[in-house]
Amino acid sequence: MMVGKDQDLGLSLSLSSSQNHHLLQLNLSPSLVPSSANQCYSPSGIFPRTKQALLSLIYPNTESLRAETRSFLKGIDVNRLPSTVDCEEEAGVSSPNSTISSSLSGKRSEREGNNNGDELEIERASSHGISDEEDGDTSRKKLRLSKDQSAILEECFKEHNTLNPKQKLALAKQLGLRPRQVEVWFQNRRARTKLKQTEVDCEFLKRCCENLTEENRRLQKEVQELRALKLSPQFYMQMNPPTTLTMCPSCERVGVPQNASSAVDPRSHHQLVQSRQPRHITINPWAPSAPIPHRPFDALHPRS
DNA sequence: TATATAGGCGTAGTTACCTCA
DNA sequence: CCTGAGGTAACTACGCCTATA
Repeated sequence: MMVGKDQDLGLSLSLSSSQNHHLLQLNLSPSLVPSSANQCYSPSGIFPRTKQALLSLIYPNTESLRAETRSFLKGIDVNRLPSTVDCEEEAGVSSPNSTISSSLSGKRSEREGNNNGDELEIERASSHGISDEEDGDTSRKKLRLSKDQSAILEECFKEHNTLNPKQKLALAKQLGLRPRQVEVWFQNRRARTKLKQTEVDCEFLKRCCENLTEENRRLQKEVQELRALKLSPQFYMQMNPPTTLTMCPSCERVGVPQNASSAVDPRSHHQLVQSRQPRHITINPWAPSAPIPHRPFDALHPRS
């Protein structure tokens, strides 16, 4: 199945091309709006075994990466968890319920409100990468993901914009983050992607509207010109008499006679159809025209 | 088999913190 | 140094789906 996977704005929005006029795919990132929360999971095992392996994919020039990372990490890397957390991850303590901190929120807090408060404190403290004594107050410190962490997360997001628990754990371990942090990052990333996609779509529709307005204006003008011509006597002088067409009663195809006196003989057209008389149709150029076939988004392609 | 419930995960919206001009 | 704007990690509330009793 071709799911228009949205990667960094992966616009599956096929804008006009001269070849596929009518093919407007305003793909609103279906992958972002899963019909079911559980349908987005992709096959596991997407991540390189080591961060270095993955980073080497992202940054073929590993030396430049290291330099970049070094320069960036000159400051304090608040995201580096205390070793205890790594141990915790190693031991898989968080795996049974990777959403310990998420249990703080929403419905889960109602349902799982019996969480151990101490655990939560530890969770909070470790998530901030600071010691307990520094985190006496309940205010949340804003942590910043390092550049390489973000790069890895981005890379994984390109692969799959949702993670199954296994992938989440693996990635968290790889990055030295808590699964909850990875989860939140993916949530926020999806939200950002969707927001940008919405902006792009909005811009696109705005252009559609402008083009349609322009097309409408042009057609109105054309109508006016034709009306003016109709009123002009000279126009009648130049006009041919109303065209006489003959419609074949069998296939209902309309034939234009070579000259006015000889309409198409339906018998020569369809030997078998002899009982029905051809219908003559007088074309009135000023009669309301047949409905114009709908050309969706034709106005998107302004005539050059 | 139908139903209630719990749990997991998703999104939308918001808050709080950090960075930078 | 102060400040406002923008970016983003984290949180809250709620809906949907699935497994299970």
